[in-house]
Formats: sequence, C-alpha cells, structure tokens
Amino acid sequence: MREIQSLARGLKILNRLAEANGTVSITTIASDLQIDKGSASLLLQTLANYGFAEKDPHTRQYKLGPSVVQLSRSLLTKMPLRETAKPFLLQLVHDTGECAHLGVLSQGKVLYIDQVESSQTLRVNTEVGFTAPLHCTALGKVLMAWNATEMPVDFPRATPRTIVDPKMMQFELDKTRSLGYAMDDEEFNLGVRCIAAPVIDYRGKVIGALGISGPAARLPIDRIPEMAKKVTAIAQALSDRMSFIKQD
Amino acid sequence: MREIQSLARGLKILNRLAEANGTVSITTIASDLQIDKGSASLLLQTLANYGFAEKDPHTRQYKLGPSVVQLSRSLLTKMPLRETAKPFLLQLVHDTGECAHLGVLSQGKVLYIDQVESSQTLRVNTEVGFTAPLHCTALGKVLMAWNATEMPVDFPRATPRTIVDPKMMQFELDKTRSLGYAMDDEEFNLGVRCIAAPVIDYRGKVIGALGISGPAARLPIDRIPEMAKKVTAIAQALSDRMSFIKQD
DNA sequence: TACCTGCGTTGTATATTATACAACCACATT
DNA sequence: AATGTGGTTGTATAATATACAACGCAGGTA
Repeated sequence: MREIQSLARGLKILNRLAEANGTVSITTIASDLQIDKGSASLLLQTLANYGFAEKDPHTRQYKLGPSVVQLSRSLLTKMPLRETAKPFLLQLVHDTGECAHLGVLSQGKVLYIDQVESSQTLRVNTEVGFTAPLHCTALGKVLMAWNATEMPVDFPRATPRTIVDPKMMQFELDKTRSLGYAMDDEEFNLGVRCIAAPVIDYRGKVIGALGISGPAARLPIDRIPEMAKKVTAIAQALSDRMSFIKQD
Repeated sequence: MREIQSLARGLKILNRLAEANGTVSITTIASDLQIDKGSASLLLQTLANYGFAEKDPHTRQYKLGPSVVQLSRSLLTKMPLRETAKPFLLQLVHDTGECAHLGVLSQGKVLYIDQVESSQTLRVNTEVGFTAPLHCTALGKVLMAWNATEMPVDFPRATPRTIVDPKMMQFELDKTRSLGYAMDDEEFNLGVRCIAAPVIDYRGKVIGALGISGPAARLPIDRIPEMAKKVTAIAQALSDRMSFIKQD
C-alpha cells in the first residue's frame, strides 16, 4: 500500500485543524506533525487555495475552511442509509420518547450521521458529525460485534463503568451478537444509557447502527428488554427497507 | 504562490467526488482531471486511508468518506458567527414568517451556513453546506457589494430574470450599498424572492449575510421595503453583537 | 467454457517536485 | 530601538510523485 506523502500530510493537517479549539499557528502544526516549518507553510497555502483551510490575515493562523462543509453536505444528502433511516428514527422517538441516533463506522470510531431529538428539546442537528469511541457506546459495540476487523487495541476509560478489559469486551460482544442489540450502561457519559441495534445491507453486511439514548432514570435496567425490543424492531424494519437499495 | 501539486490533485479529486451523483471510477476521475490513471489510483488510496474517500470493494468505485462530515461539524460548531446568529435567525423567522438563511463567501460562491425554516415545515437542516452563485442571490449580492475582490467574471443565467450584464450588476451593487440590503427578484429560482443584509465584524468587515426567502406571492414588490427593514434591523443587531467577538 | 475487453493495480525508471535548510521579513514585546 | 518569535520564500538536493507499461481480474459475449 503506497501512500502519497504530501497528500497524507495535507489530510493530517486538516485533522489537526479540526481538533483545535480556535486557530492554529504553522509552527504548532509543524511540530505536532513533525514536518518542516517551510513545508507546512506550503501545504497550508495549498489547502487555503482550495478553501479547505482559511488564514486569518491578521494573526496569520489557520483554521478549517468552508469547503469541508460543502463536501459534508454532498456526502450526507447522497447517503441512502441516512435518507432511508429518517422516518424510522422519527418513529423510534415516537415509540420510546427518547432521542434517536444513527451511526456508522469511521476510522475506528462511531460517526453520528443523524439524530432526532425527543419532542420538547428543539436543538438543532449539530451532533451530526460527532464521533465517539467504539468500546463505550451502544452504537459502537454493535458496529464492532459484526465487524471483527474493527476491534481497537486499547479501551480508554471514559467513566467508572467503562469496560476496559479486552476479555470483558469479548464477552460483551458475544452477548451483543446473541441478543441482537447492545447497551451502553453509563459507560460513556455518567447518567446516560443507550440501546442500539444493527442495520443490515442487502448483502447481509452491517452498515450502521441505530439506537436511543436517555437518562438512566428513564431507562432503568428492568425496562431495558422492553425498550430494546422497540429498537430492534425498528432496526429490523429499516434493514428490510435497505435490502431493496442495491446501491453501495 | 507555490502549490503542492499532489495535495492540490487530492483536493480536486475530493471536489470531483462531491459533485458526482453516485460513485465514480478511477478512469473517470483521471480523465476529468487530466491525471494519469496510476497516479489517480495512488491518490485515491491515500484519501481512503484517511477516511476522506471510500472504496466500494465490489464495484471498485469511489465516493466521499465520512471524515469530511467530522471536519464539517468541527468547523460549524466552532464558528462564532453561526453560534451567535442562531437566535437572530429565529427572531427573523418569527418577525417575517419566512424562512431565514445565513451565508458566507466560499470559493467565489455563497455558502449557506445555517437556516431556519418557517413554522410548519419541519424539514431537517440539510441545506447547510449548499452553495449558490453570487450574482443571482440576495446573500451573494450583499457579499459582493462589500467584497470588491470577489466579483466573478461571468454571470450565467439561472432564470429569465437573472442579471447577466456586468454593467447592470455594477448598478445593482451600487444600489445594494446605498440601500443597505440586496434583493433577489426571482433571479435564481422562479417564484422565489429573497432579501438580504450584511453582517459586520468588529473590524467593520462584512463577514456574512443573512436574509429571508419566500414565494413571490407572499413577498410582493410593494412589501419589499417593509420586509427589508426587518431584515436590516436583525442584521444590524447581529452585527452589534458580533462587534464584541474579537476572535477571527 | 473460452475468449476478449475494459479497468484497476503495481513495478520501475526518470525527472519532476516536495522537502529541508537558511536567510529574510514582519510583528510584537520589552 | 532592539530583540525575539513566527511566517514566508529562495535554492540545492535528493526523495518522491509521476508516467508508462505490464499484469491481473472481472464481466460480458460468442
């Protein structure tokens, strides 16, 4: 597998800009990514030429440019899974009263590609594009359970309840596969529980996961099976629908 | 201005993937962008390694990868203009009953950064990321009027009412500057009128535009001044607020 | 089934071009 | 005004992207 170095460097810079809080200086980028200051300058200029980065002419610092927003829209609007899933997410919110998510694998993480909030809260959809670790989210466990290659090497702790032992995780994934759904029991955010189930392709491949999340108080352990039934039912219905979509 | 060729090629490929409908083959990309088939293959592989492109293993075709969605979210959630503008957009929708937009300049086009739909329609925010030509949109005229460098060379016709003559456009921009707002009189979509006003920085720079759009029937010519007053009032209020934001 | 065609990948030699280094310049800070 | 930090740019070098060609694979067709 050959890789074009300068392109790879440019992409790494984009990721670096994305994880920064504000703007970033060239020297910071250069030292973080171990590349020459002058080379970094050229790469940033190129990124800026195409709108992928933007330079504040005053501070001479860089940040992400607007082109990435265009690309994102292009991807999201053409994604059959997302388009198809929308009504199912709405239905799920209606059935459970909790907010619903749709996620896919991206670079060893869960990428949230759609979300429907429960009734009262009318917050906008900024959570689209959010990424979370696989091992401490319900969506992530589902994606791991049916994509063996995607198992991360370490499981950093997010809360006291996070599963950090690989053996325990194996057990957890076995359970997920046999039950047909996964749960996140305050393993990512304290006080929040999630339940997720797989979305299956026309080829039988797990291409995504959908689920609900809510405060632990509204999702007590003894109600989990009942709620999980609703989640798996919707996921199954969506999978059935997806089986007609040949594309991709 | 030096440009890193291979990075530039990679970014061009991303744009090419974005404008495609479905997936794209390597040969198509190579011939469209006038690059060697083998080189294109390497570039695509590199893009795929970082999640910026995705290869369908079956058809061997490529499409955009999920990383762009992450980048987009990172940009949008950290954009002070967008965060600050939200309540003003909501207010504008409340005041006028029409749907409101917020846009910025990107690569010689208007990029829609946020949108609030009027009451009944509950469509999701997929229009974020949409781009339109400058010369036939109200937002675009505003951005052009106060950014002299951004004048495009040609003005392709979108509807019979599109202004295609550069002289006429100069007049239009003069009018925009003196009135403090711009209008799109069915110049982009037949039956749709828009009104937009500038959003101004703490430095006095026009950093964006906000506006409303609605069916011509609800926005007759004789009601334009009255509606424009509401738009400019909100834009002014947002500008005042933005004057406290030093960042960027 | 066998052949053919079109497409993607990969090996390799070449020279293009990215890179590192250093000098220069612009700011900001003291 | 002087000093230091950080960005840009010129230039020589060699690393590396590139083009070309050969190979392999899959799909379609006879």
